[in-house]
Amino acid sequence: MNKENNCPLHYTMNLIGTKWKPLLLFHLLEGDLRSGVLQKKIPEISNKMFTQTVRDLEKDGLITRTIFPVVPPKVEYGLTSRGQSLEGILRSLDKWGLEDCKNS
Amino acid sequence: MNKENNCPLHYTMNLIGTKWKPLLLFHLLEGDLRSGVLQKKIPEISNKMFTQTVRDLEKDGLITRTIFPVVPPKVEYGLTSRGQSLEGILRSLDKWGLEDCKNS
DNA sequence: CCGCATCCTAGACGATACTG
DNA sequence: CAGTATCGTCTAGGATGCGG
Repeated sequence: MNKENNCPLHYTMNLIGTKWKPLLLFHLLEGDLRSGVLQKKIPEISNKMFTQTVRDLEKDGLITRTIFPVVPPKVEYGLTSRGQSLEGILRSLDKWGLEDCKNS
Repeated sequence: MNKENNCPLHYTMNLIGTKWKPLLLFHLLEGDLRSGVLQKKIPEISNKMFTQTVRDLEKDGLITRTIFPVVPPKVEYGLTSRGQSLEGILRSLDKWGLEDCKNS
């Protein structure tokens, strides 16, 4: 478990509970994506936050980052099995948001 | 839907994606709780954040706040139906954290 | 018992400009 | 095309103490 907290729920939130992480992961559920393509799926994200978030996710072992040594540069992102295991949560979050809108 | 964003997932995260909100909601799944009791379920939370978070949740219609006009003061919190509808998500987050710990 | 007010810090987030 | 660097803002969050 983690250091400061012994609650599984909190532990999960510490991993994916930021503004952009769930969104990035969600889009990768459909399959691996080039950096530019992934970023364009979320037009509102700044370049900085994209890179930073993606690096965090890689560090935590939720996504992979593959660099192709070609010109122009090519980088692809994909889910690890650990990242893939979040699918249920991500789809629940998406679905709930959808449902909730209809009722408000 | 919300203003700045047209993504359901993001919409949900905006509602419950803070440090303490999911935790508070999770504990209320078991039933209504007095303020002090609820707060003691999360020893690490500061008094300020407890009040602030609970007010946010009330404002968003996820929990109810009932004041009993007695001395000493008594306040109870409980889930609204909208809050209750988050149960699936909350339990998923908890369950995932539990599973993930075992594998790491 | 419950909550409010205040002061404070860390870091999340954004805009812009620049490199291989 | 992909990522870095820098600078700036804003808010989440914490510590402490007061008041009904």
